Amino acid sequence: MITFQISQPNQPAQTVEADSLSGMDALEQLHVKGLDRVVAVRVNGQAKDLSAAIEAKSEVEPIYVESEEGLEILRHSTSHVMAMAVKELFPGVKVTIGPAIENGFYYDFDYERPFKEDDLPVIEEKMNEFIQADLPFERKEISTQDAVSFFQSQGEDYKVEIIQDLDSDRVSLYTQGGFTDLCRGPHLVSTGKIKAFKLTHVAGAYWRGDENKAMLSRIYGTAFPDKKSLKTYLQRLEEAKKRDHVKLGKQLDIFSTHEEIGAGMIVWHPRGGMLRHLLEEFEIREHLKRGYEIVKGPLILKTALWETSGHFDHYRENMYFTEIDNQSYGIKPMNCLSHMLIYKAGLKSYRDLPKRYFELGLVHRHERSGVLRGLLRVREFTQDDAHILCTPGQLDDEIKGVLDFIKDIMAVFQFEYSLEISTRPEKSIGSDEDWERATHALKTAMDDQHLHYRINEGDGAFYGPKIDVKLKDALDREWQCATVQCDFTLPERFDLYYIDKDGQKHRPVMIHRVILGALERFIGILIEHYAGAFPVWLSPVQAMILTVTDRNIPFGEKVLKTLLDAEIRAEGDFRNEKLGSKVREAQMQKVPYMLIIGDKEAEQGGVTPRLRDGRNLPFMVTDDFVHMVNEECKQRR
RNA sequence: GCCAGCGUAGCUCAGAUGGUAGAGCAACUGAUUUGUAAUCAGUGGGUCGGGGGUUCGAUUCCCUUCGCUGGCUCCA
Repeated sequence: MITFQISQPNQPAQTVEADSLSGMDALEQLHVKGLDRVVAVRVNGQAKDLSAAIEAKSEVEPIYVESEEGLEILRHSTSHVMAMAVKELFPGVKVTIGPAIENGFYYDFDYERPFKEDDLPVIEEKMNEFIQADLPFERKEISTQDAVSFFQSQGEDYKVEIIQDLDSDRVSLYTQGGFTDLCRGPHLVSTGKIKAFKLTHVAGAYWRGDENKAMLSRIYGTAFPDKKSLKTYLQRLEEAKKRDHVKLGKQLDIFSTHEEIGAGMIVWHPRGGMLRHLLEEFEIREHLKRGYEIVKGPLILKTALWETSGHFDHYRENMYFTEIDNQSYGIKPMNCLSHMLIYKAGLKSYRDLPKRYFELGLVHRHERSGVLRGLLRVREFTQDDAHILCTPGQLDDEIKGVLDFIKDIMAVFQFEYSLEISTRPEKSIGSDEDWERATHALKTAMDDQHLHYRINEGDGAFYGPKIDVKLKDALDREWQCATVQCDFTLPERFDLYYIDKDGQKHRPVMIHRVILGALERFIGILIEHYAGAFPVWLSPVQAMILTVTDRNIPFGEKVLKTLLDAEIRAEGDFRNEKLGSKVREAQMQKVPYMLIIGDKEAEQGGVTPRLRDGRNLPFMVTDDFVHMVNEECKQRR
């Protein structure tokens, strides 16, 4: 008999006499509520199986299935059940890894053929059998050696490889029914605890993400505490798909792509052209306010210059080249080169710095065909790019200035964003000290502003580390938009200098940065963010004038002229159609204001605006409407 | 690039175990003069993504090519 001292966090301990106590026993003894929703237990800070024996002095805490951690356990267990089903249905399949991920789980398999969507229902059915059988998940710890020979005997080469890469003497195995998997756990008590799951899609995935290694077949799925929340999730996914910018881009006549033109190249229709124009105009103003100067460089530059910069050695596979008069030229994938030459064009004094060169620069990058998608990843795009050349002493302030700039702009669009620092990649140039200095400068700037950020090892640009700002699309996938990159190398390679107070030449530091990033990508995210219903200041068409009958056309035209003269983006729908039909079309085009013009409005010399949400504003004279829209634009609403 | 799925009228989608295709909306024409998410009627419209092969015959089967979508280290 052992005397157990068990407690919940911040609660008095309770004494229990028993031979042994599992996590579940402890929770029961402590009268924890909702035990049927508990999937695991945190014992002295560590997540454990409910069946795990606890120590004599333990602080226990239930992990509920609906918590983030609980869902992870549920989904991870479901992935094991899926692996079990797949092994049973497809003899000879080898299992690899199957973690829980955000919103679900996956499991990667190596099989003689890739899995297809058609296989999913069959696998689901088999999984249901195992769930119905309510098989317990049993944990066993064995030596690494034994685990290796066990998985070798099973022909599970990938598991063997995983174990051999672990530097630990013992590993844990989980068995449910006849299926044993290497796993850290914890897991559900039994398969019967899985109440709602769905296999969603299949995909290819390289073993360990390395394209030189085997192509595996991945099955994605998700699981929820109950059928209702699974359904809600799937419905939300469907809703999100309606916001897809490719779909809305077509519906709202914003852009198109063409097989005849080529992959990753965007054609902007009038509405999209206006959207770009509005963003560009906005950006130019914001940059001028902050002391940037507008510059412009050519699209193609001699290959020799790309050799100087290091792009030819480190970025060549992403570049397009052409030949003119027997000379090789590279189409620019970045805008920095001409900015370097602009700097060099005149002698610079420390009094001139910082120089902030801004360019809405068109670049071309050869992205691999498989990664292209809508506006979010393309081969030709315009960056709101700038290069800041400053003294080393000005670096911190300049980085802070850029971070503030980003904050201000994101606030205009009401975007939430996450930050990442990417460090030195394998293929890179520059000295260790410079990389260290640059990384330190970026981190310090973020720390000073108390910004949270993740670290993305080895994902920096070849010339320097960077801060990446990521925005989410409708399906919660993250895309890099703004970025701030520190660069000590290019100023060196181009032999940039300024004359300091001491009369000597000194090397400036360079910051590469974009705020929106690529206009294409940003607009893609914007469309999804607003579900196509842009705020008034960004709407390609701000007001649609709808006449009730042909009698009202002359006045409608007068209103249209007034609005156009006042620089409001207005269009008239004077067709011989019923009002309801015109309203419907304007509504589907998500025009912020529909101006209804019937006999009443014509007589009184004004308009009755209808909003996108279906509400009507009271009748107002045209000038008041103009004033209202101008105010909204000024406030960027 | 690799794996899977997809590509039929301007758009959204049907369809045939191989016998050259349909609907709704849009467009056009006419009627209607209309008050807040679709007025009615009629007409035209497609080398079924491109190329090649099998076949008496292919949009349907096979190969190839182009394009689109999802995914390709959230690590037992």
